[in-house]
Amino acid sequence: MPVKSTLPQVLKLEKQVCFPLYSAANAMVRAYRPLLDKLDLTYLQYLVMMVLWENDGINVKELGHRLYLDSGTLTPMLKRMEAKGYVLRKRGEADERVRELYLTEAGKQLQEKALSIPEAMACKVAMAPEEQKQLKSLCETLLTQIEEG
Amino acid sequence: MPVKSTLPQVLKLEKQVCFPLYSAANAMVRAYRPLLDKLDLTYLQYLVMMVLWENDGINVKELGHRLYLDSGTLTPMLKRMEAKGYVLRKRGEADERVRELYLTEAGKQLQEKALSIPEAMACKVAMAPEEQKQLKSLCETLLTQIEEG
DNA sequence: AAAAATATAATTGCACACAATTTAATTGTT
DNA sequence: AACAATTAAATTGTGTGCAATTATATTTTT
Repeated sequence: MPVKSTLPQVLKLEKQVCFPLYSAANAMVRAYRPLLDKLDLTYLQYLVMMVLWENDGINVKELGHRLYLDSGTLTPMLKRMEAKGYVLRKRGEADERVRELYLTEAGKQLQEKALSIPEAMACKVAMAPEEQKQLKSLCETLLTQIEEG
Repeated sequence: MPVKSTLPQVLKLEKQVCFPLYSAANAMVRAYRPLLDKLDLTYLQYLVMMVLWENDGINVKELGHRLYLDSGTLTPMLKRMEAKGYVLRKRGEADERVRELYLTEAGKQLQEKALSIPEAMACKVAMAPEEQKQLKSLCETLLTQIEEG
């Protein structure tokens, strides 16, 4: 009796973890956009600002290490942030290879405006705090495993 | 006594759910790359193939609906897939606006080679099946909430 | 000290994502 | 039938991500 060839389960979208991860990450960045537009920041730039607010003067290598990104992504983006007047890109005095990143006054002042962002996002994501913690933890586990393995 | 101004907790990277989600998704796509290179596919194209293996002849709108992507992303990518010889892009006969997507023989045959991909990824991600289910479920919840809210 | 090795960014080239707009076809409305 | 409204893709323009390469500075080795 003829058998309709079926797609193996492992190749079905709805069976995979990766697809929801990918879609949720896209949706998350999309949701940030209208909020961050008011600060003239992209989501990536918002991440950079958060790092700099805590570690002003950090260099590109350290920044890349924290964000899991390389200079191919960071350099052009940092130039755009410099053009916006949020960041200064200085050469290291001791070592001319390194590029140090400093907040401008405008960059520092942006922090206050940014305070509204997390709560505005919280409104869009009505997930229970417990679930948020789980999601965070599982993503961190996955990230670690991929980075190491 | 002078107080060192501290970054509010909500603006700290390590407090946020979104950053691990974003980083894990990036890392996941990165991990797929060397595997998918052998099939001459990107991760997005791999997603499209999975949809088509199950639903040959689907149109761009339906595809976009399944993948949460729009024609701005899909159209150029589908042209690349057509150029590779995996997909045919036909106009709908009844409605000339819609673009229907058909697998070529090469596209259909790629399925067999793709069978090794999920298990190769499984080796990179040594997460317990239980955790994978949780992660999947939480991402789906988040996605739904963002899409609706 | 000169040469080789290493380290840090920058550059190049390609493929997404996505908002906004445009084009073309279809449907509905007078 | 003519016109307006709607729909489906395509197009345009910007900003990532990232592999691979290059440029430059520093460190190590000879």
